[in-house]
Amino acid sequence: MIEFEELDPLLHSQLRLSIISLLVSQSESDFVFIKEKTGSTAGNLSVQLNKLSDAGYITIRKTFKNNYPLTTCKITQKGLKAFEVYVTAIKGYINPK
Amino acid sequence: MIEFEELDPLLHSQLRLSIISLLVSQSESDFVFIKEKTGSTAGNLSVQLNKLSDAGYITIRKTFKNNYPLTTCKITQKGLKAFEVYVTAIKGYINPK
DNA sequence: ATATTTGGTTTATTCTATAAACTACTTTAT
DNA sequence: ATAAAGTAGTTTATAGAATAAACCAAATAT
Repeated sequence: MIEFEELDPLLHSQLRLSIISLLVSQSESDFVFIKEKTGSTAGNLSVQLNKLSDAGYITIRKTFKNNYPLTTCKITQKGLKAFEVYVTAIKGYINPK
Repeated sequence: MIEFEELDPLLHSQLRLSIISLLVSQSESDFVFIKEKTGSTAGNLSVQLNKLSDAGYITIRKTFKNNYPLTTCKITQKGLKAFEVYVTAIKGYINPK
């Protein structure tokens, strides 16, 4: 039998995992904040945020602040659950029996 | 400042991480055993084993057993170290502050 | 006015992962 | 002895993901 649980491909990506990890503790964060904390480029971040949004793992709200566009991201219940499942799964890889 | 450490791309792959995780506890394992435990296809396994070998994370020995080819894999010191570094890094993602 | 900066998105390219096809040989059945 | 099926892999072709580069729209600074 197979020893290793599937790792949700949506979360098993350095950038997307960073984003979700951030949103787990920060709950609501804006584009620029996430960009700085993750060290990603804006282009890549834009793409990956939309993937997480398409999957229903986060919600994206677009507003304006001081005349500038402001993109705010928030983790959903689904995203939180998926993160928990991922964490449980990867522990099976990094704590070998 | 950036919050997340780089995840070694060689180890941040479901199959390659499974392989290394296996070899950490099993030390020496043959192709078929790894194939079964990881649930991978032979083709994919062949490719990923060579990548790990090229990186010096494992050694691959080719012999014969009962007339059949036998491919045996073993983790190196370098591979072990890389795994430890990876484990430390990913913990920064899955245990959010 | 025009150059630069902010806050992004879209597009094009490179890199990865995977399956499918293939190689080489062995065993078993006829 | 030959054909069919099985073992143990490798190579190749393709689909998907990650990334950088180019672009857009508006705001601010010179």
